[in-house]
Amino acid sequence: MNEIVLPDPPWTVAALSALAHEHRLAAFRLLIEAGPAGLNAGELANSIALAPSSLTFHLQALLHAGLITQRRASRHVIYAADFAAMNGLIGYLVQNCCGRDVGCTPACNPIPDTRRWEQKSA
Amino acid sequence: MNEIVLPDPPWTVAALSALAHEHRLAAFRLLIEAGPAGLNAGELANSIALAPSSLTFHLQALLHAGLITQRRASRHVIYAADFAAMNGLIGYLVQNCCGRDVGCTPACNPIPDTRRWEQKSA
DNA sequence: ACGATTATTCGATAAATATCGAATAATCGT
DNA sequence: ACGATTATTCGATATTTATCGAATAATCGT
Repeated sequence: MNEIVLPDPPWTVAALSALAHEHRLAAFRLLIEAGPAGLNAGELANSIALAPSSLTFHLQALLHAGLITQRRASRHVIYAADFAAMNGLIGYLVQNCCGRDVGCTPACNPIPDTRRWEQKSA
Repeated sequence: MNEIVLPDPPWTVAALSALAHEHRLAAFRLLIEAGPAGLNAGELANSIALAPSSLTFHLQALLHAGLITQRRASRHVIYAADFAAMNGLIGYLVQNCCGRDVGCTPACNPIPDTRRWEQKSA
């Protein structure tokens, strides 16, 4: 079983900042919903009703925090949620910002009923 | 058993913003560590090495988000973490930003081995 | 009541964030 | 190779955030 490596505070601040905005939180939720397949920039801009250049700005923040990934597919650039990273953020919050009697540690996973969350080992 | 009422996105953004800063995250972690007894403004300003007026500024953000409470004790103003609120934030993240296969829902609690977290019913 | 202690409010200022349109880059179809 | 599609970068600008010292408020001891 893999050790769970908790992120450091600077990363945590970056990750929290990345989610701490109406449009970015909306984008991230859409990507979570979309699962590993992800969504392209156009679909996101359309769903959130934001100028393409503004959306790019926000996606950079999520990318920089490592909460989403980016890949190219022909003319499209596809973004997808990084479930392991979100796992790490929640793990940090639970262990550092939630008191000591927590009861359990949740694990994010895109696929129902399949337990295969990898944790990056340092 | 009380229903767990999830916070709405605007509150979530406020709460994430409140935590998304080096000094505020540090302050909040100190308050979590301190438990219900809390810490006064001076102790916090001292620990974080921040001008009193700057600290107040940050505590307002945490207060506004409902993540901490404020009470007066003689000359001191004592701040304490609101565990139920943090519970709500983590609950929101787990349920909305973490995929569907989560496995469990953590519950924040200041006192080890005592299960008495109240949830505000709407 | 008065000086000392503790904390907040108030200005002023510097820095970071968010927004958009126009220009540029990358890729596709044909 | 060329026009069309998709997305990012670049400027410009408005707003918000963060910081601190000085002034104000609240409370304590005596």
